[in-house]
Amino acid sequence: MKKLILIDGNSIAYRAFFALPLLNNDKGVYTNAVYGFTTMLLKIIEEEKPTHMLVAFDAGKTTFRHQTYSEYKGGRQKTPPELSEQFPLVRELLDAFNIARYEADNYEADDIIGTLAKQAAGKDWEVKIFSGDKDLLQLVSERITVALTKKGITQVDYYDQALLDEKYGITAEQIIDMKGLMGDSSDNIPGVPGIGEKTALKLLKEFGTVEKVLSSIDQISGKKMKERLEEHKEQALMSKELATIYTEVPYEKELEELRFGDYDSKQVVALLKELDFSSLLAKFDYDDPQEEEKELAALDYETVSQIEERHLTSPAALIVEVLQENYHQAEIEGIAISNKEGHFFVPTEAALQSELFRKWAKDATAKKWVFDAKRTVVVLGWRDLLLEGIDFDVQMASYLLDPSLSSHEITDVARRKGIEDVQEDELVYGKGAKLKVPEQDKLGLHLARKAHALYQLKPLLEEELQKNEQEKLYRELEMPLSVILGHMETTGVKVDTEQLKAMGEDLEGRLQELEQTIHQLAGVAFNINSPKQLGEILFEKLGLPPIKKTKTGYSTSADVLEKLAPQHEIVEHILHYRQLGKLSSTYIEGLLKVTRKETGKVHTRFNQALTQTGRLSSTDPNLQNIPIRLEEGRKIRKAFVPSEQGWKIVAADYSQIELRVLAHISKDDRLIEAFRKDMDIHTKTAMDVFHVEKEEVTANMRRSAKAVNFGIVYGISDYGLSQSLGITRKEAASFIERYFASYPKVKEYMDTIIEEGREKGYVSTLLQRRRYLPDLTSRNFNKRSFAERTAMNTPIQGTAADIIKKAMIDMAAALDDKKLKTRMLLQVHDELIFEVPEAELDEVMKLVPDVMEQAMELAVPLKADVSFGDTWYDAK
DNA sequence: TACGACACGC
DNA sequence: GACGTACGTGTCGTAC
Repeated sequence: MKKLILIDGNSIAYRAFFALPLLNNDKGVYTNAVYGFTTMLLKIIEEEKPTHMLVAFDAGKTTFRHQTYSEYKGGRQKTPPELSEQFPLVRELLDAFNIARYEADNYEADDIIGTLAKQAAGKDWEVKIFSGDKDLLQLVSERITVALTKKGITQVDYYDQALLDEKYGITAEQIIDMKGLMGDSSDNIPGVPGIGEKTALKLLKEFGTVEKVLSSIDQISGKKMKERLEEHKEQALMSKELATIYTEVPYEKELEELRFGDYDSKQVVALLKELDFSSLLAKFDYDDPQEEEKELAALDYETVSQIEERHLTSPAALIVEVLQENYHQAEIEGIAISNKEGHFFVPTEAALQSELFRKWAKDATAKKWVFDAKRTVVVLGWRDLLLEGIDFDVQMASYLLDPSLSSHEITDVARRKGIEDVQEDELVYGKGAKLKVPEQDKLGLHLARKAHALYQLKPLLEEELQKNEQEKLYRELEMPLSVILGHMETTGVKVDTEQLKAMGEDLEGRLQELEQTIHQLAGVAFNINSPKQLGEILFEKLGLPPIKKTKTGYSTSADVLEKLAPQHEIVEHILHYRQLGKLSSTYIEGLLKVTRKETGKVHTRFNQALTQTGRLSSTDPNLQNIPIRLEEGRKIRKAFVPSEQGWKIVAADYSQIELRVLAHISKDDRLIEAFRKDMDIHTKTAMDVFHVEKEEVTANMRRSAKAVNFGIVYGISDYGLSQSLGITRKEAASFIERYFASYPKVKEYMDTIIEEGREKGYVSTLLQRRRYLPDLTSRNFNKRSFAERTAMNTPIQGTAADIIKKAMIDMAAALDDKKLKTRMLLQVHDELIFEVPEAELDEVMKLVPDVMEQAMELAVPLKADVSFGDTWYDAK
């Protein structure tokens, strides 16, 4: 059956505008009404699956109703300009969806809707009307439902005849009579003064219509009421007329032309992106077949079988295509170069076996522009091809310009710069199990397009970096670091797999015992790893009190279990089972899975363009979260060993780097003094916060002080602090207050940085790394608070990240300078790990902390502790 | 295949 | 006064 959806455009846009905070996109255009409208539209499309659709708008200021009553809609607030400017966007949106829209001089949206609804219902179509205006209820019939917004924008009540009867006890036709009696202040329809909804309904239930009410005035009880009705007879009749929707609006086209569904989703996607509606984009079905078919502009490119000088100019954009996410020892699918001479696709072997190409690659003066320098260097490195002269990395630039962007993929970076003619990798290669390389001309074209995009993007991004004063951060920190990280990854870390296996077997045995004990105590066998089953056992079978709930059921997290431990013996065994299970699956089996058989090494990948703060992350395996806190887990570190006989592992970590950074940025005298004297900072904080002498600081006071310091560094809230200390939120808040009282300039810094962030839209680190925080002006308390904590925290954590990155560059240079064989292996946020030949041990043990401490000059000294051992475990 | 719960590090 | 609270990655179970 055909289903027509009619939307009251003005009404929904108004609703959305007032229901949502005044959002704007990155171009400063207000978008809250369009956003709400779009949300509603997507919901309607998804839930109603309409075959036909139309959105009606009010046209001009005057309509035929003004002839009846010149004061019609008088006294209305002017439409706020922030809303009016959004109407063209709403129209654009509808055009992108190819949804019919209509407005007619002299008529209101209601009249258009009424007209079309009647026509469609007459043809037995199903009709649904969406609006916020109760007037439309008069249209309700067997075929016509009216969806009225109630709360927010997407919550609606669907009025059919039954609901109308239930809510008002009158029929659809009587809605106009009701308006005639009670009026409508929003449309300035007078009605009868003194009669409101209650009285109007009572009268109508008794007499049926306005006319009948008026002709039966003498039967009405109440002197006042009689008088009023008598006096405002005319006005009541006129009001009824005004409220009556006119259903004969001239509409030339056929209903059939309102057909919905034939739209170009590319256009919709483009518009949603332009509006910054990324959350809606996710909901919108991308895999629309029409999208994939879209033809890109043609690109002239050459497939090269023999490399010549003209292909290898400087500068040139270079694509080395690898499909595997993990690029270590990965296949190269093809190579593309774009330069002033043109665009070239070079089959992998044709390039790698070319002497000319190899020479060009290692020529540091031949400038290469790439996408993901580290990936490119490492991939070629595994093929014994040295790549030097990397002059620009588009991915890195995009990341530095705005780390919050969800994608720094070449296609997305290009699109943001208005370059549309690059295909998504996923469209070319497919994904998951269906991933495959297309025939050569398709591949060649795709890679040539990417290279071409790179070539165009470089100057655009470079200019932006300069504008942001991030050129130095980019050229002197991140770019040199990416090459160093590439070397570290390629070097890899040796793993003692025998040791791991032995630990694994031991763990397996103990896990089995624990499992038995737990099943016995539960009285039934179940999967301990399943939070669902575990919850049922603990909270239903054993009757323990559920402390916390999750979306899906009872929470069984460690902090909950710890509280339950005294009540039942089983709980401690479960905690122990979890602990060992984690070690076994993640750290033993997980690590063994990614250890290369031939070399016994793991090659992690550091993601240098991901975190919002400037830290690195590590994957496959993640070597930044190897256990240390509990002895049991810490033993895993015994499996990380030097890759050569007689070498040692050296580990050096910064002591309190974030708090030192805080002392530097805030210039707080007490904090600076504490670090200059190299005091135990948590004890010092306890002394200051609790106003006691050093000797009087109890273990508990120090623990609290440590948690507060932790909170300052990680930007947690009073709630977070209360959780970590097991105290109330009030107490936590008062702790924080006392901290600020002790370190007034820290407080000052916190206030200033929020203010600065609000004004500029972003906060920065010492080396000009940026983080944009639009939510600092959010009206949503949560969002705003979170943004404020982020504003306070990011410059601290980010500057610490800047410092260790700088230390890594200096360290690599020092090792090179001194011709040392020592290799830098890992970075764990405030820590660097090396493998060192015995003969270099003494020198390196001094060099590493020296270099780390000199990496940057702050108002307080930096301090690094260093240690060595036969394994990572022993380097403590 | 996608997502939530959980747990590890800084 | 409510809101739902550091950032990452990996594993498992469970739903689709």
